[in-house]
Amino acid sequence: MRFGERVRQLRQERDLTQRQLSAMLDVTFTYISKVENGKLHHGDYPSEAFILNFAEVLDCDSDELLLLAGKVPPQIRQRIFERPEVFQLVASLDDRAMDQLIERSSARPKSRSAK
Amino acid sequence: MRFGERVRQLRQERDLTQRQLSAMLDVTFTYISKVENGKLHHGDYPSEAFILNFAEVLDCDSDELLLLAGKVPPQIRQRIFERPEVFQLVASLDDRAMDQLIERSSARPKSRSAK
DNA sequence: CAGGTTGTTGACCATTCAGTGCAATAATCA
DNA sequence: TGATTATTGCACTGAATGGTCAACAACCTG
Repeated sequence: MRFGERVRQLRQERDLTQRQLSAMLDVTFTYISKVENGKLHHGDYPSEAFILNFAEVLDCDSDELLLLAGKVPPQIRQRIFERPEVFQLVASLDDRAMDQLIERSSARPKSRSAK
Repeated sequence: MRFGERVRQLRQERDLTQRQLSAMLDVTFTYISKVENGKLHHGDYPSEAFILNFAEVLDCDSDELLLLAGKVPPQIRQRIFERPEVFQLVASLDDRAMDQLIERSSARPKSRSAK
């Protein structure tokens, strides 16, 4: 699924026209159209600020949209700079090892509730 | 250690003047000076392209420099988009859990040699 | 202390980015 | 049919990015 398609989907699920949505986001409706159709000549995706605002206004998952737009979600980003070695390690894992990681953790209690 | 400090260190270890280095990197020496002193008025750090080139020319670790410059290293970046769930999970771990992750993997054989 | 080498700084400049504004056209629907 | 909605191209703008340039300062070294 492309970013623009997803945006359109989310908008239509809420029964909004591009014009209505554009008003909520404080951009022009032509811009929305271009976003949905991936026709932003220079760049390919709107800014992170736009996406975060969109997700908030439409109450949907910002990470999903950021990822579709080739942007690293802020929480991940932040943690990378706090513990780079961990992410370098994880990035070096092959898919199989990643699967195991997911596996193990879904069996176990969640972290990050405690400090 | 700040980015600029590290750049200066690496340069001096190689007994290069700012002018010599700037010639190798094809930028002006004044720019090198600003980088080392963290005086790049608007932005704070040079571009990713600059850093990658710097690391190659001076044969040093590009990831270290990218991280110091607040930029996500490309390998990590790429893998995030291939397996976002994994990185979302890892980012949600607390430091203790991250330590364990490192622990476990240093005990075990490395992945990512195989496909 | 002259003069070369090296480093620092403020002002400036070109390009890209993120979106606007508008006009013309197309599709949809009632 | 006509009204609403969406698409697209093109020119434009303001802000941020990624540097350069000219001038000056500080540091050797003879």
